[in-house]
Amino acid sequence: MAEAILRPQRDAARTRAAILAAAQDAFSVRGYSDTGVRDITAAAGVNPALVSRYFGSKEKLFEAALSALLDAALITNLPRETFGEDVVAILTATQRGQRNPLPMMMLAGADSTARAITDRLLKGIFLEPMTRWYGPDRGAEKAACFTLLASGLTLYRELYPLDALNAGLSEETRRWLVAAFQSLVD
Amino acid sequence: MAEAILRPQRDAARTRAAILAAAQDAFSVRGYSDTGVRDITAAAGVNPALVSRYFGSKEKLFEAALSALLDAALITNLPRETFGEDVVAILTATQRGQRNPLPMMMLAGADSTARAITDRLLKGIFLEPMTRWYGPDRGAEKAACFTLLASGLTLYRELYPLDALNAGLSEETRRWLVAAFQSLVD
DNA sequence: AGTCCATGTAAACCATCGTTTACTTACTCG
DNA sequence: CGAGTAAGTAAACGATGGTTTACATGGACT
Repeated sequence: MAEAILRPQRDAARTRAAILAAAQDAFSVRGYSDTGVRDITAAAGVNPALVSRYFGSKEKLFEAALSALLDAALITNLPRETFGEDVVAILTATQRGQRNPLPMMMLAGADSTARAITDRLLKGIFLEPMTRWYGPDRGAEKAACFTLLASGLTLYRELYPLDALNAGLSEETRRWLVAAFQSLVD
Repeated sequence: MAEAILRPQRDAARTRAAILAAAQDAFSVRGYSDTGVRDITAAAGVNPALVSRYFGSKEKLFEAALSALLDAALITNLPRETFGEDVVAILTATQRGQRNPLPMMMLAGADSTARAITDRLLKGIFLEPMTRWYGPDRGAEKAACFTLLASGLTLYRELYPLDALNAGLSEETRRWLVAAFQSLVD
């Protein structure tokens, strides 16, 4: 059958990756507590029990899915002169529901266990690198403001989509965003 | 007993109000899907079945709790000259976990039904008044940017508390926030 | 070829949660 | 005082969901 060709016989690594990818998709769109293990495994075409086998639990799967995405989302070494432009370009380039770690973190806000995981990763990714840039005090402030802006923007692009921040993003609004980000590093 | 004095015998209105208040507290702190009906009614000191009786369902209770808080949170008629200062003062004055509608909306993001309710209320409260101020096009943009900022700030004061936005809010950071808000209405 | 372990599956388990039902209790009004 | 109704309660129902258990199967190595 075609299925046997698509996912050849038995391959633990491939199966694990399929579950992880399906989890990233689902968590990014529907959130942590709104997606069941059965949803993920159905999308991956595998058995629900394999989540326990390969990741231990749904929590651990979430942590693995989120941290894998965050590793590819670092933006701390952009040039200062065009920081605002670059960040806005990156954040407005992402399409809805495409394995985006930011909405994934926000969609996890309602579940206390997922929130704890997100909390830890958030501080490790955003806070720590910016602290290295600006020193402990001002770095924490810069990181907080940056995270505030980026999260807010993503929130209303992905979660409660406002047209004014998606298809209807005007040049005036875009410049306001750029200026807000740029004023952080000036 | 003292209990009988605190909540005298049988009073439908008082019981309903106690449930609503407990729901606002719980939803603001732990989110929609993470707080059970039994949690709310236990905090209110009543029977879980009364949620169905007085509000119909958990969803309806959430909607009632959220809209009651939003009614008291309108900030659309602040003077333009001090808009930034006023908004920042309001947003940084709220204490954590004190029946704040903004974190309540964000914590509802993970649940699809609560998100639908929040989505509707959000657009009614923020979008519609700002549209009246600035006209349909620029009003939508202003509202989106305002909501983005306010939500982001609240997010990292309430949900993933960053010290730099709470106790450690420096004058420099505060001025950055004021400028960001003020530049919206200039 | 035959054995053995990793891989995958089916089904049940168990806890949680929103909600409903049947029942009890207190207050009110005639 | 006594019936009737509103208020409140206890317990169970039905569904969902994460996880576990027992079992089947494919592939590698001797």
